[in-house]
Amino acid sequence: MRLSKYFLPVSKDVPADAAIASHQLMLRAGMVRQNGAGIYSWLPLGHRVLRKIEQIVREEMNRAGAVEMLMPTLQQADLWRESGRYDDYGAEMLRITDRHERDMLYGPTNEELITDVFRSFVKSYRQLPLNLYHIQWKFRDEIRPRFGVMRGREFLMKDAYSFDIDAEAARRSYQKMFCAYLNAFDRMGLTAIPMKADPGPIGGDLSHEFIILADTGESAVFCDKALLDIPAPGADLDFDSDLTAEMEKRTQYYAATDEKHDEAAFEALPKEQQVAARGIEVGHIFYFGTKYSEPMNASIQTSEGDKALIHGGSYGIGVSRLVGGIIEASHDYKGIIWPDAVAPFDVGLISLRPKDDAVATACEEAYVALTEAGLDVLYDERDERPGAKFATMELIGLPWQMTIGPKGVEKGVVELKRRETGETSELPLAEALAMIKGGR
RNA sequence: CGGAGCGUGGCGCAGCCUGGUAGCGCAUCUGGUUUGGGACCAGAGGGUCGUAGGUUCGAAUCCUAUCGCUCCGACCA
Repeated sequence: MRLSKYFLPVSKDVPADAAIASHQLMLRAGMVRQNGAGIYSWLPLGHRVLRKIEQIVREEMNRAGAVEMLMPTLQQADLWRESGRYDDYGAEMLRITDRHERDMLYGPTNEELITDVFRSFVKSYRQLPLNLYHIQWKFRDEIRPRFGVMRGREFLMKDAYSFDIDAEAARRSYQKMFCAYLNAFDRMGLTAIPMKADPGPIGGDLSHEFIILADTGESAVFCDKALLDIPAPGADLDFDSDLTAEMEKRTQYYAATDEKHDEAAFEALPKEQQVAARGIEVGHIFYFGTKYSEPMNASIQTSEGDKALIHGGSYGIGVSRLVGGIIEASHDYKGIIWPDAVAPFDVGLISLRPKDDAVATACEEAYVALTEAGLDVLYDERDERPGAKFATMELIGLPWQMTIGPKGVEKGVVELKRRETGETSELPLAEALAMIKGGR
């Protein structure tokens, strides 16, 4: 992509309304435009990141055996009356009346809808286990939206729903999601710590929030330092195997948000193992048993021919929140530092002298070579001052920056800089390309 | 919803107290000089001062209402 043909409205000024780094940087880097309290337009650069994160989530869900579909944003109130939540949900649910005076709502979540789909088609235990998910916009009429996209009213969420014959089978479904989440966050360059969460009316130990540490996180969190160093299960995890051990690798250590915090248990840890920090919730999974299948009569036939209510779980990842969350976890005074996997472009290519024919030729050559190597390149060929170009590239935080100027052309080299470390080297184009490919 | 604050060119702000018909920086446009870290000179365009009433000869400024946004608290991916 040539910057002169792209839409990247960056700004030097820090917007007055943005209180935290990620929000400021997203506005300055031209990623989003606020259209109302907690409502945002995703500009091209922000949209790219959103899609990258979405794709990682999708791939990891699929790997764990979940099946993608898409449910509507608007729902009929009647389904919610069946589950009893139409009255329970409260003011956070945006209620709408259509032209025929029918009660509608903008979906804050989809348990009712998916349960309705499930009960219409699934009749036998043979069709289980089943995990259906979608990645769709949600609306929750937050009392106080804040922190940019991290607490917006409209947000993109991946929500998955598992259906099982009994509690034991549901536990296995839960474990799959637990591991899939670790892999997904790991691919985004995040260390997400599963923390015990309020299990709701069912009880038990099957509810976890996935928390990333960041100074501006909304809640105080406490955990054992060991949790920061456990590697993710990885792509070769067999999701059909028993995942209990994989889960217990983490759950054996202390980890809790402030609501669930047990000061005594935490203090029992060696001092150097205690981590007290702030965290951002980027995912939440829970098992809720027959909470929806009972009122909505979602049952299947067992192998004995009996009718049994299905046991459900739901699993959410805040896709749009992650954009802000990743920036909170990875930025410096110059701007964003994207982890490779979610960066909007892989390389920023800077021409120091667009009007110099030799430089222009070398840049075009590099642009073609990088693009043909399968890299997303943002090519700044505008006739601007170098300082401004560098500042823009550092602000938007691409993993690699390739700079080509008269001196380099003379020597037959390009300058390659890693955003994360600031490490710079001068080397021939082919070697630079190899370094980028190797570093991903 | 309780508390605090803010709405003035695209962005950041001053002016308001003490009414007299709008200004600064950045950005934008034109011309020129520049170009290895956010340039300089000269010129130009752009604002019904959130909206609606009211007071006044006269309102960005005073009064009332209303809408919007931000921050602190109770709730949440």
